[in-house]
Amino acid sequence: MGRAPCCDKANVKRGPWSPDEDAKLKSYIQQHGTAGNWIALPQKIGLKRCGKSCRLRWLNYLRPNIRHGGFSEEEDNIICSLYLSIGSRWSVIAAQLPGRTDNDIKNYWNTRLKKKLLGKHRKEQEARHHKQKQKQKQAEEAVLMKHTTTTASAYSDYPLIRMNMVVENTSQPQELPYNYNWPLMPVLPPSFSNESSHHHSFNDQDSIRSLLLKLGGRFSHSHHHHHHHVYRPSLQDTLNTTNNHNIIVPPMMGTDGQLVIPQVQVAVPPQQINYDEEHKQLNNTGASSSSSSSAGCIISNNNNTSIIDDNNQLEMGLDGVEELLLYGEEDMMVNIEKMMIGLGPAVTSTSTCTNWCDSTITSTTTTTSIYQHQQCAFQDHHLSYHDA
DNA sequence: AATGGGCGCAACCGCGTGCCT
DNA sequence: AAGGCACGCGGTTGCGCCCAT
Repeated sequence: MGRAPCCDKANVKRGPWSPDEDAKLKSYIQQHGTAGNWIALPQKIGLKRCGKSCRLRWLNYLRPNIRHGGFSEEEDNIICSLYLSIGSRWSVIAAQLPGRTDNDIKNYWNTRLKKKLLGKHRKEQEARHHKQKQKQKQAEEAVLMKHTTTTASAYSDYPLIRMNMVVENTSQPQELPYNYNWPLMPVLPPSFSNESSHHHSFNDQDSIRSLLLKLGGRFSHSHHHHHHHVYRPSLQDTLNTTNNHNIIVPPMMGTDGQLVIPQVQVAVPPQQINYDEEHKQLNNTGASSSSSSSAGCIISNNNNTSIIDDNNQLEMGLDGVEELLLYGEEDMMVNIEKMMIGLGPAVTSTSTCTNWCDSTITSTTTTTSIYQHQQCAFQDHHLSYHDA
């Protein structure tokens, strides 16, 4: 059975508020307050509105000192930082921006800031791609030279997988000679999270968060307020997991009323966190402490990203891999053609992937997905950012 | 000038939570 | 302790404006 409606929907007005309704509501609340009962309020005033609607109208538009639009760069940075830190908890974020409402911030984020961020990063990405292409070209030339005298077995010190490929735009599997020199790909370690199976798609929010992580949670690099940040997965991430290893670093209010994120560089003894306690902390601080889930953490600065596991045993650079993290699947096209240079016919294939973890052995039709898609669920790990 | 698609934003919906009885 | 109710919140919807064609 569903929940009983909060009001008689047939007899309440919906849609945009008229100036008259605004005036009535504003006048009444300024004189009498809400008396802690929004549901009864519209009847007292003679408004044919749902109490929730009145509340929303007051909170978002009629109450004093509300500002709309004209978000400053600093506000952008705060929103970005907090979004990365605590996720889409707009009310908490709004609490740090005087005069802003959660609804406004949410709309601003969804319609502008997110796009602004992606557009900005895409430009940087293109420049980086250009650079990388040049590097790659040089490397390919070197490999080509080497390949004439070296067989695949010479690379046996590395974990390798063999790829099957098909000729692009053909409908029949391509039979290639048994002794064909298949290109070889290094295999990255398997996913660092035992929960990676829960994250089958690399969604937009993940991508945005990864991007923010890279940018240090800031939209603008001209932000000078915080020099050391610790970013945590969202509370939701935390609640979705049972294997919690904590970083508890609640942002605090500074003497000037600004949000201050404590300087903590590394964590973390494993310990459980109690949700109720966390929730209390959140309410007290106006932001969230949090814990991470699973097996490792990402240490990142502007130039480098590393993963460290719980025992600090594994440490690996992510240079070059970060791209896969920063974009949705559509941007993760790995053009195998590059690796086929010098290896016979014009064999190409493309695949989306976030982890070089497995290979399919059979060639099928047209372009084949060569690698099983398995993403590294980095968002489930400690996300620690050190602003160098 | 007409039109259609995209975008921004105000408002709604429904769920989780806490309080009260 | 349990159920009902209201509040608060995040996600979603839908309308109106703007701009390109």
